[in-house]
Amino acid sequence: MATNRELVRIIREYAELLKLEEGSPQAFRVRAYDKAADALGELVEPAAEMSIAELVKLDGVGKATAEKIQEYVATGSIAKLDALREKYPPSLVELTRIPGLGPKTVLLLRDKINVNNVAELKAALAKQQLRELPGLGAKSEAKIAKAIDRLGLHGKDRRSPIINVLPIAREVVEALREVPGVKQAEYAGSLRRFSDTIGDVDVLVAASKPGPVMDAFVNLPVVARVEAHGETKTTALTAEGLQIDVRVVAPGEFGAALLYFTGSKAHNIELRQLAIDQGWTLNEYELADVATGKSVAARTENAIYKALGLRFVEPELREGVGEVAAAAAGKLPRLVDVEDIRGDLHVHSTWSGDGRSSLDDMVRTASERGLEYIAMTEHAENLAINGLSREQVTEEAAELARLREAYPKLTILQGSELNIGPDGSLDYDHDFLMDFDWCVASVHSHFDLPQADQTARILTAIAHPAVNVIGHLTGRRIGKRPGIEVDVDAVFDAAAATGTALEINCHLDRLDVPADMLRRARERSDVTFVISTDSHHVNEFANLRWGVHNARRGWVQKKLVANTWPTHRFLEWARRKRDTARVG
DNA sequence: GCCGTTTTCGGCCCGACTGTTTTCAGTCG
Repeated sequence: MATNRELVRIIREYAELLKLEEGSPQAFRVRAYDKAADALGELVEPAAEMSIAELVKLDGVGKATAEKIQEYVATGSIAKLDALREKYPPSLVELTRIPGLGPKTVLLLRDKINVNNVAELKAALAKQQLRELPGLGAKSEAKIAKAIDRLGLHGKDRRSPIINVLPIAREVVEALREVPGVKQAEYAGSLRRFSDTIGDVDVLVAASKPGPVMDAFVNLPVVARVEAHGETKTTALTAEGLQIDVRVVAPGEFGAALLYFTGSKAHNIELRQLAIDQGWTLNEYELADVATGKSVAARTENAIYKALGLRFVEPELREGVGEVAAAAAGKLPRLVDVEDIRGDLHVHSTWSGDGRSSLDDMVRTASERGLEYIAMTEHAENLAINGLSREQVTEEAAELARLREAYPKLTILQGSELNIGPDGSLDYDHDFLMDFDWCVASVHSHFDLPQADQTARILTAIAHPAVNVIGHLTGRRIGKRPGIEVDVDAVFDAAAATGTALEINCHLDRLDVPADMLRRARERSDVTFVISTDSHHVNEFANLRWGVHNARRGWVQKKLVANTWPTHRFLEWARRKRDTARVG
C-alpha cells in the first residue's frame, strides 16, 4: 500500500519533470501538481484507500491527479510519469538546480550544443560555447561556472540534498520494521549524522533471518533497480538514482554495526585506536579482546562507548573533530533537544504573500503544540508582493490583540522579517521598526556580492537596535543555491557585542546557519542562537527537529539557545537591545 | 491542472531586479 509520503514524492517528481515539459517552473500545470502534492502532504488518512470522488474533494486535487494516484496505487507506476522520466533523465533534471539555468535554458543547451549533464556543461563552459546562445553571455557563463563549483556538482559522484533523501530513508526504515522477525531497523551513515548532503543511504536491520528482509526491500515501491542482491546485503537504486544499501545483522551485533556504519570514518578510526590501546579490536561485528577472542560489547552503541571509557557520543557529533577526546574527558556539550524548545520566533501566515495557513490557524497550532511564545514575523514591505505595508502591519496588530485574548497562555509577539538590502539597509524606518516586539533580518537578494560586501551588510543590520536576530545567515538552499560568502567569525563577534542572535533555520533545504559554521563558535559562550522553523504552514512547525539536529551537529549548547529560556527570561533579553539604544 | 460558476472558460499573486537585449527569461520571497 502506497503511503501518503510516497504519493507526495511521486506527484512532486511529476511536477518537477513538467517544468521541463512546460518550459516554465511557473506553468499553471506545474503549480497545480505542486499544490496537489501539498494537499496530500497535509492529509492524515491514507490517500491510497480513498476513491476518486473522495480524492477530488481535497483542495487542489482534481480528476487528473486523482486518477494518477489511483493508477499508481493499482499498478505501482504512472504511464505519463514514466514517459517524462524517459524524456528527461535525472542528469538533465539536475541541471535545472543550477541557479541561472531554468527549464528553457536547459533545453536550449541540450538542443543546440548537446549538453545533457553536468560534465558536458562544464566542457561547454570551458569552450565558451554558452555565450554564443541567445540570451546568454560571458557573465552568465561565469555565474554558472561558479555555481557548479560551489554547489559541489561533479556529475558522477554527486551527493543528494538531505531534503530529498530523508523521506526516502524513513520510508524504507518504517517498511522494514514491519517485516516479521525484524527487531530493529535504523538508517546509519551521513544521514544519521545529519549531514547536509548524502552520498548513499545505509540501512541496518537486526533480524535473525535475513531472507524476508532482503525480499521485502527489493519489493518496496521506492526501489527502481536492484544492483546487488545477496544473503545479508542488498544494493538498490531509486528512480532518482539514489543508492540504498540494506544490511541485515544478528540482533546481538546491531550496536557494533550501527556504530561502524554511522561513522564518520574519522570517528571510527579514533575509536579503533582506543580499542587497540586496551588490547581490543573494534569492527562492524563487535568490540573484542584480541588475546582471548572474547566479545567485550556489541549489542548497543552505548555499551561499546562505555567499555572504551567514553560517554555516549550523539551521532551528530561523530565527525572526528574532537568529540572523542571530549567524551573521554566527560566534556561533551549539553546539546539542545527538541523538548527544550519553548518558543518559535520566525513564523509567517497568509498575511505574508507566501504564507499558506491563516494567522488564526498558525496561532492555534502553536498553542496546541505546547509552545509558550511565538513571534509572528511576516515579510516586510521591501519584498515585492510578499511583504506587509505599514497599514497592514497596523491591521495585523489588531488581529494579534484579539488572538492574545483567545490564547492567554501563549505569549504572541508582533514581529517582522526584514530584508537586508545590499548596503545593509532595512525596511520601514527607524521609529516604525522600534515598535515591533521582535525583528528578524534576512538576506533575500543580491546573493552574489563579494565577501567583504556581504559581511558589511550583515554587520550593518546587526548594528540596528531593532534587529533581534539574523535569519538564515547564508541564504543557501542545499543542493540548489550556494550561500552568500560571509566572514562568519566577524558576524559572531558583532552578534556577541550587540546582543543579536543568529537564527538556526529549520527548513531541511536551508539548515542555515550551516553546522560547520556553527562549530566555529563552539568554544565561545557569548553568541546567542534561536532555532526557528520559519513556518509558512501549520505543518511546518514540525520541522523544528531538523533545526535541532543541525544545531546539535554544530555543537550548540542548550544554554545558548534563547528559545529554550522561560518566557520571562526570554522577553527580558529580547527587549534589552532596544531599551539600551533608547537610553543611550 | 484546478477551481468556480453569472458552468464550460478565464484566472491562477507578481513586481523588482539582473543579464541580456531592445522584448524576454530567470530569480527572489
